[in-house]
Amino acid sequence: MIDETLYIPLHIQLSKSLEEKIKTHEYVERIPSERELMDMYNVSRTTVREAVTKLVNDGWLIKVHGKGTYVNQRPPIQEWLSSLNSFTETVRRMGMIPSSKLLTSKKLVADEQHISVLKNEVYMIERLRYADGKPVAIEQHYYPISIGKRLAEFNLDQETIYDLLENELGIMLDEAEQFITTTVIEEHLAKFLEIPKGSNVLLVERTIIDSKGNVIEYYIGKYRPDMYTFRVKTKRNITKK
Amino acid sequence: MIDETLYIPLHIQLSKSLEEKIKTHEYVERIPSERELMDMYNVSRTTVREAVTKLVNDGWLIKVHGKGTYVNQRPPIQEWLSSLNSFTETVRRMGMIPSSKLLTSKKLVADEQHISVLKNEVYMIERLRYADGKPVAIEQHYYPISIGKRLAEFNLDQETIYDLLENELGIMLDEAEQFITTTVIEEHLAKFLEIPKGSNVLLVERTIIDSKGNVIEYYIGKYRPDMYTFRVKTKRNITKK
DNA sequence: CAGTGGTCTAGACCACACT
DNA sequence: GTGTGGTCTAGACCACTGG
Repeated sequence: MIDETLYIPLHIQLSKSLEEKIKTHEYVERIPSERELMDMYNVSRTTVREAVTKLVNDGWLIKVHGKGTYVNQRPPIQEWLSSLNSFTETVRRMGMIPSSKLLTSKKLVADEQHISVLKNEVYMIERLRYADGKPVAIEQHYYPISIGKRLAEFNLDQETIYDLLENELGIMLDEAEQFITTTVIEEHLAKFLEIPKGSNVLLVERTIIDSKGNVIEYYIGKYRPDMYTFRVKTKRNITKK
Repeated sequence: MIDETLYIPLHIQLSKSLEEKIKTHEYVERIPSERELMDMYNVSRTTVREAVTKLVNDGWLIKVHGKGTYVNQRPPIQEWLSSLNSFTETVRRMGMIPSSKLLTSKKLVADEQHISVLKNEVYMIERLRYADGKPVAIEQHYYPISIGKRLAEFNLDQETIYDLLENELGIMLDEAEQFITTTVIEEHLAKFLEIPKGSNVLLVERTIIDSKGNVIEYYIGKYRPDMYTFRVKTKRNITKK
């Protein structure tokens, strides 16, 4: 059930296992108690609780003191957002022709706070993105050296990075967290986007982790607001509290 | 520092204490290490980690393996986009106190293109929103006359509109589509938000429908980007390829 | 190397829900 | 009372960062 020999943390393996059983309806109403899970997986209670807590935070489970841990009957949204489906797909869906220009591709030291969620050294790929030949966004991807070096071997003017990661490098993206806000564009980037200096852009910041819990990518995208907006479809959450 | 005699769990007390010190800028860049916190508060490492984990999940802190735990420099209010949340809920979740000032409440003719997803005549409610007494957003809600008239009978300085809709008017919100972009704030609104004229704000445009598919609300919100950010967590579906 | 967060164990007692 | 989740301890070892 759980493989000790893998270098994947037990609580992550357990968490994935439970999530799988929820999705396949093996667990429909309730999951086993924490002490039962300890025995089933031969792990400590702390490890069980860590795994369960993750699923509670993600909306899969609901804990009830004194009774048990229940499967949330209103499961969370689990689709990749279109913005993550790659710029390429999004632009194509709008009936426009996407293209790219590689600006930078180099190794550097992660000093900034957010970037340092990755290792000390990172590989940075910077691309200018077009729709129908008009500049729309500047994207910076930061990768662990090992991944970045391999990505750099491909023609990044042409390829979709997420396709490369999954299909060529065999890295399964698992979870991503994104922040959307706005900021003033840096002067040297303004001319690439063909907007006046001092203009505001939409800022997207993203961290992607793989199924082992490792950070795979840190990303910053700056989008021209006159060319790009984010669209989100949401449902009202009935979860009381 | 921590009162053992209270019925409040230690990890909650610790969590609140840290959150307080972040908000008052006692901790600006980094918080003490986990082992330091153990000594400072006379608790076990597990308890420290539980408290810290909560603050990481809530967006206050960022952990970096081998280096330390850092204060997140992003705007203090983070709205989860996975479900439809009200301003009130979002602000409360961040441990701040929400309040409102009603600016406008009147019937008008829907001439603009977007508003006319509603009927010809609409009811508009405009509110200035605060978190801990600081202005954060200006929200305009547009409703069909029948709904708007009834809403206007309540004290909109106090109430949560979505609560009123659901609990008092018996209208169940179901789905919403949101667009997020950025724009320059109008001059007459800048002073309400206490920002320089010409500043940029985050712009949210939203249409809500009920379970029958009727348009219930059209909404425009303008948010101060130094106070508010949008957060999205997306997950790969294991069952699908 | 020392210091940091990451993982994990074994065990204890408390608070709550149900019978 | 029994079983559940909630809280907490003390201690161990690993992995990473940085001097």
